[in-house]
Amino acid sequence: MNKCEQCIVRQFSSLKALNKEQLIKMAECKTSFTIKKGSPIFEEGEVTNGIYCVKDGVCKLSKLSDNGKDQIVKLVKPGELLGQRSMISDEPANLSAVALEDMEVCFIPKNEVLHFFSENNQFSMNVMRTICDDLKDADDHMVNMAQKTVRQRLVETLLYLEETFGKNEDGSLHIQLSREELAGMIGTATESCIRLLSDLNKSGYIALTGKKITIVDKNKLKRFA
Amino acid sequence: MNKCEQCIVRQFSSLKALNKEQLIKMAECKTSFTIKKGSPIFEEGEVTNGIYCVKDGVCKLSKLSDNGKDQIVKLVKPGELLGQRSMISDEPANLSAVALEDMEVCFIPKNEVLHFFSENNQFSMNVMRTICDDLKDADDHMVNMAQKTVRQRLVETLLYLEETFGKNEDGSLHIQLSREELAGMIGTATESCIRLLSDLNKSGYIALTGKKITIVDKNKLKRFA
DNA sequence: AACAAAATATGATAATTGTCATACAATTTT
DNA sequence: AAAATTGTATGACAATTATCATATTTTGTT
Repeated sequence: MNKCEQCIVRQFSSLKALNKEQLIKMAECKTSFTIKKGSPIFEEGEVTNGIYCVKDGVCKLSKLSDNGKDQIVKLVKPGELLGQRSMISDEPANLSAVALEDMEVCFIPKNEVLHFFSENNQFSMNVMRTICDDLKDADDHMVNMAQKTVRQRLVETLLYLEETFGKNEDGSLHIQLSREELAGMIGTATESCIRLLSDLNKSGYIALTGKKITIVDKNKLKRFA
Repeated sequence: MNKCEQCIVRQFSSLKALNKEQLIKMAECKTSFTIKKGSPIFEEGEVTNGIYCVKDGVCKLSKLSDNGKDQIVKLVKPGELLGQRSMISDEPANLSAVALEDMEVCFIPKNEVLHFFSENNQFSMNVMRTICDDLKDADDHMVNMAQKTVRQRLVETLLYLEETFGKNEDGSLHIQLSREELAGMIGTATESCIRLLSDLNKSGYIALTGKKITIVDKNKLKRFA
């Protein structure tokens, strides 16, 4: 069993407020998982009974809409926690979490986390702030969904993906999303997404090589949106 | 100066966790306001330095989008608190709050609230849970914006308005929103909103008398959406 | 009461977006 | 390696939604 104390990822999450003693305690009760690309960590409606700390790999948080389409609400990076909201509200998960890459995550039981809450005020404030950030993002996201065109949302999503997950050596977006998933992020039909990518490609804003997407001119693309 | 201890509204908000001593302290430092229908409580980008407790009247929380349209993110009822997120994140307001009716609100300075946080764990857990609820609502709302048609969103909004704010004696929706505001809730152009209301009227799902909107058959309307 | 201003309503039209069909390419399975 | 499956791409078309123009009604003001 690895020690949480030495886990680099801890530095980037709310967990950085935990003291040595608490970290040792956490290391004792945590469970480590490996999750294959495409597999769920938990599903909408599931009772999770704890939180997950993402050590490696990216996952999507999504919700199935009545029309049968999966809307991606958020992408979660290493260092972030999963399932905080459900734990605090004491509710089943509102969103499904599915790995976009092979992942390493640690599960920390609810009891333990709530105990840390009560004895470490800084930790609860950190978690609170994270959730507040999520709320702001969700509100902004909502306004974009309601007020912007699919084209604008696609362009902004591409810029976000490059900004957040970086580029490969060849300049293409590092994160690998299927067209269906990209459509699920921007909230449109897969065909519409493909068509608009095609347009952006023909107009020279982006380059498509196989499944790889490369942003040719970031600033031009930004102005275009 | 009114005593917070006797304020009925307190029972419905996170503030119910405060003890007698804290309520007395709060009563000493709070400021009461009357806000006329249409006036702002605070605006997007403003530094608020505290939270507002809504004693009477309903307000809208909205955000101006790049296209010049105001998207309504949430309606806030008596008993709810305003500006919690900004206070915790220590950021300017992300949304504007504008009164939809004449309102009575109390302002409680940030210092005071943060002090209550540190000495009353139940209170901070209450606030945390409220924000978690907001986050869930925002996520769900976002999925609806991305995946549902304007018609579906309109119908669901009408049902929500009746459910949440009730009906007048004549059966019409109690809360008064202009067509522009209703359009701002569902995320569409005012004309589209008016047109769809017209359709629902002609089809007998709702009745329009002046500005008043009456849901004729709730269940039929629900099935229709 | 008369006027001005704002809100609501409707028509005409264009733009956007979704759906269905089908083709093609890539990947996986046998 | 061939077949089957899945993902990507494109065409044709329909449905939805936005925009602009213009009435009509309501509200507020003098």
